[in-house]
Amino acid sequence: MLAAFNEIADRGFEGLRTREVAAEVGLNIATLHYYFPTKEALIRGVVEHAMNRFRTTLAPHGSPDDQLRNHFRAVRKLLRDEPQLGAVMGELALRSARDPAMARIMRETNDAWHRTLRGLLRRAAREGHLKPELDSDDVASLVLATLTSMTLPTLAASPRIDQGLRQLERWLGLSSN
Amino acid sequence: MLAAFNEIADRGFEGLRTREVAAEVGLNIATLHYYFPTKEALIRGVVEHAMNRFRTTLAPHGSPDDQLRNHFRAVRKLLRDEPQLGAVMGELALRSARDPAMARIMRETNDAWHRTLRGLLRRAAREGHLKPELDSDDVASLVLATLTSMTLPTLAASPRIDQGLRQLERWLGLSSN
Amino acid sequence: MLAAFNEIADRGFEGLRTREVAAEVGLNIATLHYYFPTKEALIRGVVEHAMNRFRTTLAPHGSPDDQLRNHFRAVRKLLRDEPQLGAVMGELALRSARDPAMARIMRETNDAWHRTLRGLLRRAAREGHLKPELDSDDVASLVLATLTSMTLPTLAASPRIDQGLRQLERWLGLSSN
Amino acid sequence: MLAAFNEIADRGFEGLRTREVAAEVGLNIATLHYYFPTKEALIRGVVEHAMNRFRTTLAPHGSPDDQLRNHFRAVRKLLRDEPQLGAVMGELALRSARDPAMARIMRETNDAWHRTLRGLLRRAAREGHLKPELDSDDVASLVLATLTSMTLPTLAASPRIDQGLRQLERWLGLSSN
DNA sequence: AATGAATGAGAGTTCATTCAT
DNA sequence: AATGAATGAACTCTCATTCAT
Repeated sequence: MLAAFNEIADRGFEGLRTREVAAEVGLNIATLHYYFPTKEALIRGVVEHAMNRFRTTLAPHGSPDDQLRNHFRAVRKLLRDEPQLGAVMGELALRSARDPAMARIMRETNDAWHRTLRGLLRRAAREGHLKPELDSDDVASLVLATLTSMTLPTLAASPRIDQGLRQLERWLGLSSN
Repeated sequence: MLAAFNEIADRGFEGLRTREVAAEVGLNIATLHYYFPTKEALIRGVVEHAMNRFRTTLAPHGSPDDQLRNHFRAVRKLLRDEPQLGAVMGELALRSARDPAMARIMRETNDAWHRTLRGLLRRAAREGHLKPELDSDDVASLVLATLTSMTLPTLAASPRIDQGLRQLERWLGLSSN
Repeated sequence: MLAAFNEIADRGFEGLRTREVAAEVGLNIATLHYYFPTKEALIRGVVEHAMNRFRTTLAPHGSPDDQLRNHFRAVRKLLRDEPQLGAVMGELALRSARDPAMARIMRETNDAWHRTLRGLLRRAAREGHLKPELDSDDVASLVLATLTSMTLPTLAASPRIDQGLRQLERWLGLSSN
Repeated sequence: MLAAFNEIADRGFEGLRTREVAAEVGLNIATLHYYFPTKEALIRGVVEHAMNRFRTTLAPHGSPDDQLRNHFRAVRKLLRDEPQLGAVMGELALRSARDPAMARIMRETNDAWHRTLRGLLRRAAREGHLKPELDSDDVASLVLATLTSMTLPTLAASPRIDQGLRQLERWLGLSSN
């Protein structure tokens, strides 16, 4: 399943070949089918893994004050250290346009993420670490959009992504640190 | 070529079948090959079309003052009216991770877009329509990221994209209209 | 037709493409079909040409005495100057195994050739230029086989073909000159 | 592989169809591809088989005296009993004109054959079974050419080939038997 | 739990031929 | 006499899946 994950990251859904996956882990294709009856089942496994990886790593933790800042950093770090995860998330996002099940998963993940961000923004505002006039709902959306865009290889590779994030932090009043 | 474009939008590169494309326009596959010798050639045609469509529609024009606002609106409108273009751009973005030629095209397009945005921001600031303390380079990057994220169906479909854009306009001081 | 001839010589029947032939003479394929309704018709044209070329060039002429020697030289020269003719003859010979029409043509050509050789041998023997104890029929067959083998690229390219011919001339008592 | 061999013999390289080969042995084309990944691989298999068949059958063995005579007979017998082998060898010979790998194989085979013939001729001469004044190198070449020409269906089918061989034996002084 | 072998369905591509002009 | 466009049929090759062991 990890092999399939890497394969999707490297070649996209377009280039995912069960034989390749099996070979990568030294298994016979028939044996792979023993564990994942169909290609779709294998993909489901990959999706689960990717989502898990994404959620657990990005769940904000640590001291309540600079959770927001930390969260930003965590996203950057994750996509930098594991660019494959970004690639796979991008593939899944595109897939969700034509796969209702996938769409549901993505929507739920995004909703949860949005709620988390909004909560953080609200608490930060309440504790005076953030400009109070901001509508936390709208800002959360903007932040979400910005972070999501990092998924795309076109932007992820360019240094501009850092500029964008910096500006975002500046506007939020987080850049002091 | 338009048929191929739609096919990619609907099924992704993964699901692009020359036979399907040919059938859609009532042509024999051999005839399709008469015009596009290989599948790759057909894809190149689609890329050219998509890029053209993207660039021409988004090239800001009109009165100098609210070009920026108009540009935002144009992007929103384009992706709303032609969701396929968004889907295809997403596919191309993902492809650029494994196709150097594609990467070059995307990079150039993004660079041009970034320059355009930065120029607009600068002029707007000079004419007093924008907060002057902003670094136009960074802001342009943030705007680019936000607009790019709209490409992804996950976000494009949700109403949150509007919230994000609105917040962006507010920060820029453009929300008066 | 000459283009087709060269094409067969270069790529064999296996690699003969009407489009290629048409392109070589700057014609549209449809135009080629105007003159040669089918590929088979084109091939028939090539066969006719090749056979003609073979027969006319090899028809012994000159002084009656050393016609035989001259004939040997002519074959060598022909295959050296126009290796394509050898290649095409080889292709035709192979084709004759599965194409009765082709087989007939080859048989007739060979028969005529054999008669010619036998006639030459007889006259040479009568005039004392050849060992008289030889059976002209058998010798003609051997000569024919040797000369035919030169058609094959495997042998045609090697210098051994000359050794073989030389030995043949020696046995015939022709090597004095 | 044997099926492919026969197919080439019957229809030439020109008419070799993987589907046909698969059907002939009751296999799915995919299964054929399981064993021979490409058509070229299948052809290589056929070449190997043909060459092996040729070499092993023609390797002279038995008592040292009439090996030469036996060798002649073996060639005749082989081509008479297995005309397919002749056809395939002819195809290979033609192919060698445009396929360097094939050319190498043919050259090596011919060289080995020539060496064998020359060795036999020398020993035969030494033992007094052959006219001593003959240049074994040249004679070997002539013999090789004659035997090779038998490959071609045009000659193989005609009774003249026997005349040629007989004459050759006579000249060599082998016709006693 | 594992595998070599087999397969149906389909992919992109090629090619001689034909059609309309 | 010539051509661009079109096509049916066929080709090699691929791939997820299944079968027998």
